[in-house]
Amino acid sequence: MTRPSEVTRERIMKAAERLFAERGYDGTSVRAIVARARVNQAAINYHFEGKDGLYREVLRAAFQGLTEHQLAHAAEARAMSREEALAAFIRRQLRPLLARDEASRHIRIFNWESVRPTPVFRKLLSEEAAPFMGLATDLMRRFLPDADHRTLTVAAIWLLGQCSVFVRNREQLAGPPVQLSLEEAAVEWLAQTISRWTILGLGRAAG
Amino acid sequence: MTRPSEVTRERIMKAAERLFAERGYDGTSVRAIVARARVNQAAINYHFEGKDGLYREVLRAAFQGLTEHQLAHAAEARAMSREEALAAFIRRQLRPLLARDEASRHIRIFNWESVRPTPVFRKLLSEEAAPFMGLATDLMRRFLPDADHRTLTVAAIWLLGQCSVFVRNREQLAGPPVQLSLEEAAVEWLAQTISRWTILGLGRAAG
DNA sequence: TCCGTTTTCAAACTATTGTTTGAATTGTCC
DNA sequence: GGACAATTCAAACAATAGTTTGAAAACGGA
Repeated sequence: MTRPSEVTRERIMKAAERLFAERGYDGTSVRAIVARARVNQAAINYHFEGKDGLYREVLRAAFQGLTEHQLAHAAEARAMSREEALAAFIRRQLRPLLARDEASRHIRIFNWESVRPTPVFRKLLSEEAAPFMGLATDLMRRFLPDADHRTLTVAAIWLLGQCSVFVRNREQLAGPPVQLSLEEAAVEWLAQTISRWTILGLGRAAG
Repeated sequence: MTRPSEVTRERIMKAAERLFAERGYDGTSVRAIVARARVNQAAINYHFEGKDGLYREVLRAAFQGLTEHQLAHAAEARAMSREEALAAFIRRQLRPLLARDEASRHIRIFNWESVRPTPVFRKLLSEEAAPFMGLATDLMRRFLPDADHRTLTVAAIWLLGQCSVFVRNREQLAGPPVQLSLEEAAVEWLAQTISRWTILGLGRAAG
């Protein structure tokens, strides 16, 4: 593995991640990618054996980055009260509302996949979703200590849904008729509101 | 307007609705539509002035059907207790988990749009979303009588998010590792669980 | 039945897609 | 520096996309 080839490979990955996040797999052409990465057409086939291969790599990187991003906070979450930990989790999930950083793009890529999962994604999910879901269910267990496995799983999905609806529909919610503000203070208020409702909701639920 | 032309027009609409719901706008070719509708290639351009025009019609019909589907229950909802009304609303939102009927397809079409809204959809949404969102906010007002407009709007979106995450990810949730059952009893249990958590969550929230 | 309109049809057209090609260039190691 | 592999490049390829075309068929009112 030589150095210069790694450069173009990285440029392709970077450009592809942004475009896949913005327009999805079908909406992104290899010509758009190579134009953005400023590399040659054939580079994608040379380095990734085609668009599919490139997408698989982007997906893997996104999944890895996202789980690491959450696992990094798993330790400190255990030191918090369950309410603080939940609020922190929700705040992290709402992050794409504010930032257009890497983690936000990763979440957006998975949003695309949630509508019509590609085979690549399905495989990846069944293999690597466990640790991420485990974080959410662990969190739920602190509120529902007596709940069975099914209830905990549903609670974890329920929690994710409360956040993802805002992330997913960001563009629409920002415009009329909702006009949801996406400034830092407003998002913080949103995170706290969702946290409060969620905590209350789980408060006395027997499961 | 003669009769036979209406027939092919309706066949195209029906086939297009199913395919758009299943594969989205980009994933559906006009050739696939005409094959399913068993009409000629040029029929779409003749009757709808192109794929865009057809999609706009499908979208309008879907939106209209969906709001009517909810508005039809608005009257009886007012006769229920707020808890019953909420449970009924949630049960209705979870309907696509069980049925593959028309309403389910309409919801799926909007799921596609929520990732990358087409201009057609944006326009339609800003014009006709008000009554549907009004239903949800009215429901929330019964739990949060003192809340301001912003809080009510957020609460309505929050409510929708709790349901849509299950509908949207139906396929994935049905498989491993979650293995969520999609039988009638299981979905009913799911609806009741979500209802309970939501009611508790809003229970003492000051807004 | 006849005429004018509406509707259907097979075929071709243009644009864009992902991929392949083979030569030219660059880099690496002896 | 020279030989070999790795990489880049412009161009072309095959497949598919949405749309257009012009003739044929079906229809409806006289």
